[in-house]
Amino acid sequence: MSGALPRHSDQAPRALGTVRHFARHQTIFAEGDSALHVMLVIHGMVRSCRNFSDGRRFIGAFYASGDLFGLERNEAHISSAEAVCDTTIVHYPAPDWRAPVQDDLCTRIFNAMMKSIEQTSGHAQLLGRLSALEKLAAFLLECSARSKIPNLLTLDMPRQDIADYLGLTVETVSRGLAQLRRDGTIALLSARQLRILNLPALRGIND
Amino acid sequence: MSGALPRHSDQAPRALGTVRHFARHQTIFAEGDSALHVMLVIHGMVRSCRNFSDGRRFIGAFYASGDLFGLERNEAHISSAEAVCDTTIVHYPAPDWRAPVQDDLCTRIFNAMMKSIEQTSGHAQLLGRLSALEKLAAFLLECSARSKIPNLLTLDMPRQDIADYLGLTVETVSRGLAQLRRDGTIALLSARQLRILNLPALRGIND
DNA sequence: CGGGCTCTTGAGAGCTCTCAAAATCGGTGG
DNA sequence: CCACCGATTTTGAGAGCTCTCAAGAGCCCG
Repeated sequence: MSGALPRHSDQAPRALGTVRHFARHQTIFAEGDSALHVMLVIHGMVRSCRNFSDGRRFIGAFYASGDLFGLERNEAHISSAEAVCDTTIVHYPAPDWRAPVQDDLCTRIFNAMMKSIEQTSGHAQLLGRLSALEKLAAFLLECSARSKIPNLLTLDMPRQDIADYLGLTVETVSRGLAQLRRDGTIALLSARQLRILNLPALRGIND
Repeated sequence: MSGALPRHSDQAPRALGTVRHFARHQTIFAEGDSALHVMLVIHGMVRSCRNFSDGRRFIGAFYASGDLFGLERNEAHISSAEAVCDTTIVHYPAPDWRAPVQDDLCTRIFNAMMKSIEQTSGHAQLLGRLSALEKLAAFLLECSARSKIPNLLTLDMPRQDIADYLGLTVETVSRGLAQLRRDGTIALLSARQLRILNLPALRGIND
């Protein structure tokens, strides 16, 4: 771990970092930018957001004075950060996640937590911005990624669980699967087993 | 940090932990249970969920073979975990977050990440299970918690940002605020400033 | 005073939910 | 092996909520 954070950020948050100002609407970092810094809001407000190709936008969080943001597991930022109003932040060099000792306990748990943040954040985007059919497609692709046989899925959970995971009702889940079947995108071997017939089409549902 | 995780969990994940079996539908831990262990799924599937008083349920994640779960910032689990089907897990003693050195870099970042997980997870629940008015009420309470003057809110962001944060449209946000105003729950001093007139009522919208 | 942006309000369409019932599946006992 | 039972899943019809489209009102700034 090569980076450093101040030891007493409440008392002297600016001591070891660089102070920066951003005007209203200014971009602090964009999706894909390398994640070299961890940032602390001193004054103002920051929004963390993702823009989709179809014009939809998703805001994952607002950060106000005292909030830390910009931590990433990988080298690139997964979402952009923009100043909502005139904002002052301090940024510190980001810790290096590819730590010297690969099996270090710290690193191991860090990775589990980072993965959890990414997954939860992705789940929130799904819940906030997708239609029922889009949610279902995303869910099937998620299952597919876990499955050993790529195009053959076994759903361990009942429809009610899928519904509660996607923020839908059982009936809507069922209707969605029926529609995908009618479209020839999937084939239902049984209620809990299905085959993906047209992977590009399934992917295409969410662009 | 008093806990330990195996150094080579892929090769011998059971070495330093305790193996446990759970039958279908069995509860692994419930909301509020003390978070004493970190768990790794060996075989089967686990769902992490919250049950609401009105019968609604929210599933935050499914964990399959190889997934780690049960990490918590505080002493109590924030959601319950249940076996979707017959499942085998290994559990390890949880790291002690109230680490010996309070200002340890590791601990400092852990806390920021844990907070982020909790917030994102709460956001996902909001997006997945609440109606427009409930989302808006939750958002105002969130802002209120940040505000210095408890009942007087200044919204730094435009309606579009609120909409993109809550998974709604600008119009629905506007209509929601209008409804709260009609109900006498809030008063709009200007578009960006409002006063909470009836805090219990605002809280009551989400039980 | 004018122009652009933000916010509000209205009307209608569309999507998802609710309620209800039929169909299918899985397990159990005869 | 078959019949039965409960749980799960599917399907249908209608209601309700949120979105879309459109227009008007309010506000800031030049």
